[in-house]
Amino acid sequence: MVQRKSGHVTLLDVARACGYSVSTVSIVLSEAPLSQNVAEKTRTRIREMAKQLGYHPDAFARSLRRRRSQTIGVLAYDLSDPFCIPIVQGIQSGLKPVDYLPLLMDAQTERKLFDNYLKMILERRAEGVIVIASWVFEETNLMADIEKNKVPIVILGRDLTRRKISSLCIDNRTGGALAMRHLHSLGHRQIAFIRGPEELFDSEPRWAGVTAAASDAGIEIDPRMVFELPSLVDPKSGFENGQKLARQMLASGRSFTAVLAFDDLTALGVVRGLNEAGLRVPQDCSVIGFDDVLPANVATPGITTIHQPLKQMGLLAAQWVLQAIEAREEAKPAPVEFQRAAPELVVRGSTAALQTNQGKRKSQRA
Amino acid sequence: MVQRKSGHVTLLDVARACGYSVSTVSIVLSEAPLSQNVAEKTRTRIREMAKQLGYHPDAFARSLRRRRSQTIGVLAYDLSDPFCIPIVQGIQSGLKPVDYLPLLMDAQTERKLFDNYLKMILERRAEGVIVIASWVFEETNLMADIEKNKVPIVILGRDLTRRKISSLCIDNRTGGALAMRHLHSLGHRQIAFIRGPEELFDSEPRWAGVTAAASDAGIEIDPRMVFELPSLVDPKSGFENGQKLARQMLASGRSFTAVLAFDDLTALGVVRGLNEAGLRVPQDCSVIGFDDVLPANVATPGITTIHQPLKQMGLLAAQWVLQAIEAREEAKPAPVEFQRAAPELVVRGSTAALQTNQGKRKSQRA
DNA sequence: TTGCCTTATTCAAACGTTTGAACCTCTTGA
DNA sequence: TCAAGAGGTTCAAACGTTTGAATAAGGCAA
Repeated sequence: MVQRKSGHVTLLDVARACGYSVSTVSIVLSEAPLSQNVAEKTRTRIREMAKQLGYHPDAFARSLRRRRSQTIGVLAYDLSDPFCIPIVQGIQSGLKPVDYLPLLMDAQTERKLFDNYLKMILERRAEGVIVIASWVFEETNLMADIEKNKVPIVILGRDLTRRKISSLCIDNRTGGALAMRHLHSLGHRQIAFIRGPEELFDSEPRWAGVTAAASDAGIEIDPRMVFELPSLVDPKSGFENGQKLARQMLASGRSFTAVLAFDDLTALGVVRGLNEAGLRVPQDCSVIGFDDVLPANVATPGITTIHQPLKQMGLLAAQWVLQAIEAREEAKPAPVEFQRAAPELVVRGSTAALQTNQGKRKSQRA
Repeated sequence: MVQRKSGHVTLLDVARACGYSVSTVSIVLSEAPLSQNVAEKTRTRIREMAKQLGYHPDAFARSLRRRRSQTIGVLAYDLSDPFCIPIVQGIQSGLKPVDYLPLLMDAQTERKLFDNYLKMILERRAEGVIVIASWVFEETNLMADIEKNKVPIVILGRDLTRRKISSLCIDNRTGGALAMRHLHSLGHRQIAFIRGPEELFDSEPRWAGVTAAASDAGIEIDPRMVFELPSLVDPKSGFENGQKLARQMLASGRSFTAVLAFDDLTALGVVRGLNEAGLRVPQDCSVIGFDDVLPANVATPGITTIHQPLKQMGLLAAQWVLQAIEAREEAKPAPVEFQRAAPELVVRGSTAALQTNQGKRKSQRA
């Protein structure tokens, strides 16, 4: 075999090897319309030679010439958060049928990395961008560049419609209310709460849902039983903070029969914290989470939680972005989409009906 | 602003906008050595105009010309397995300092997707490939193409040195032995085992470690207490199978005081299965896992497990691949690397010393 | 004046594709 | 015999960069 300067086999190599021109080979291998006119014999000859040499078309050259990258940038705030994974899967499933490649990037909750990757997405000429935002997502001038270059974008986990950006997030209000109503229906009246961190988009509406449902049910929330997560840095810190806050709850000496946590990892932390103090979930205290991520499902008892249809949300985001690309193709204006996905209560083992002696026992221990 | 046919701003646009040639603009913006010769005034002028127009160099054109993609393909067998995430993070941290972009792909345990992505990695001219293999990884002719095109490759999770491919995996034998010895040191003698599925590379050496340590300790393994996972399709099935097998163990009527599970998710499934039958972990039965993934850490009790240094392994894989690229650059042969990473016992709450009445109580219940 | 060195900029070719247009060589119908 | 058409293949330009070589304008020594 000829020693190539670049390690890769090119069209020219194949052409020389079987005595045709580059054009013919290209036409055959890319299955262009013109390839009907190419003699059957030639076609098979070229194909065989290509396979034998291990030829693979150069995506760079092809994209450059075709002016299409067949790529969607997918920027996740933190892949180590189990929350992101089903979304990514959903996106993948939306992209596969149309043969778009997701360019998956993990910002690891670092603002600088986030910017960096956004730049790369632009440089790699992604035809669209999906951002899994949740936290760590402020306006950057990169975002302006994305718009300047007319790259369709969809934000997952935040409402940015006021910026005219298609967005998709969970209906936090309803979700919060669902969680609250579930505890209420089990008979719980003395409930401790852990709110999300202030800078997180989800925190406020979710809390609003909780308080609304509480007042509907005639429960008054003791502000001394409302705790707030400090700003999170990574998924595991949610667990640790839940654990710490559970200790604080117990140390406060006030009695409670249930804990409504901001998300699943916090809930898992609470369970741990309660257990360390000898309290069992759900017998001594019920705990409810939010998100329905894998660890909540495989822990024992399973964490009762508010399910987010993450896969479907990812799929929808992918469809929106594809649809926006198509619109741009036809020089039509792409609509700004928005949807609040419907949350669902998933009852598992971490919540149970209030026992008559439960409140007392708790205050004794504390 | 001019209406561009392609949505993207090019060097030519910038050049026209500030009255210089494409070359000058390129030299300035790419900070080529020649840019020292360019007048200070010109440079700032060009830079400002570029920023104002939102110019970003076209990675395709650049890579085509430079004959470098600055890209490493990272092919994971299944991103939804929490096992993969730390590895990916490690890879990322190894690639960031040298400004290589990881092209992250998720095969979702589908053989066809795997092949497809491998092809794409080739087409995108990744300068190297890292495969997170574990299961679902058979020789494909794509692999041959990768070698034909001289793309350096590193396999994580399998030993492929006989194929002359750099590989990196955990020392399963030692890990299995560690787990066994831990249970033994706690006084457990009646142990149930769950082996990994046959087609998984890790299964056999891990089991070998277990049996070796058992015979060293003078424990005889009751073959009727040895169960085997069916072939897994996704991480959650590990949990479900663990749960099922725990039921089988109990149904068998034989007594056991501890379960050594193949991995963490299986262990979590066992815990659930035992709990359903009214058995508490660790008081009535100890359970140990393997891998140390997130769910094992945040469950309560935390799962005692064998930690794999996944981050470091990812980092090392990245370094190997970079080093192989460098070697190829200098036309030197790249060495075939191999390493078995050292596992570590992490003791958490799911294992405890044998209680005197424990074995009896178990058999009473069953 | 010539020759040479700096400084500042541009030319033009190349990277590997794709594709509209052009080119051959037959065959066919008039 | 010629024109027209069909079948099979190739030309050459273009995509947006980078970069070695060339150019131009000035300064300066001989």
